[in-house]
Amino acid sequence: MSEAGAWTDERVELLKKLWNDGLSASQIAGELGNVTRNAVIGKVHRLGLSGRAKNPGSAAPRPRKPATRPPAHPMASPAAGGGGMTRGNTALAPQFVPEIEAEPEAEHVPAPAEEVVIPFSERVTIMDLREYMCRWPMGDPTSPEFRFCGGRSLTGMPYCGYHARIAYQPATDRRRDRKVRA
DNA sequence: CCCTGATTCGC
DNA sequence: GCGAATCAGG
Repeated sequence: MSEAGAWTDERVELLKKLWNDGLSASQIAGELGNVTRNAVIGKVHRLGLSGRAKNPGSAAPRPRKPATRPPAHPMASPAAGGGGMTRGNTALAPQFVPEIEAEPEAEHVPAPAEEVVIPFSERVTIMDLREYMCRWPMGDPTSPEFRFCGGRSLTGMPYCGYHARIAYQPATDRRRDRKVRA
């Protein structure tokens, strides 16, 4: 079977299309799935269609950037408080990217052993609220102690992953049959 | 605070 | 060739 993560013609084609469409590397990576934005960018560069936001006019001053790359990474830093997701400029591995043309098919995962802990400590007021912060109304809006979740809201989502799921409660579970694409 | 692309190096 | 790691900017 085709190895996930292998750049096949289809994937490269989609990559070029999305890139030409103006999609972001992370978006393309998420759409492709099993690939990080670095991989997408790397392939984009390799293909030679990079340099979209480049200025050919001026001689690109490329001073050798001594990218210090320590051979060994101690990586002794535990999960930094906040979010456990490694989303950012670092390597993100979206193993599952449900590209549903609607609400995410969130099943009723009981998760008995899974403790869904929300960083309530991150509760913030409208003053500390940021665009990338989860806006989840807590308490009464008439109360002076009215605060927001303040969690890390996903891109294009006003709520964090946890609250987003709640806000996006599937009206009807459409997990009927499994359509098998020919 | 987060996300963007660009670059370099190890595998 | 691919991907991760890193840099620099927005």
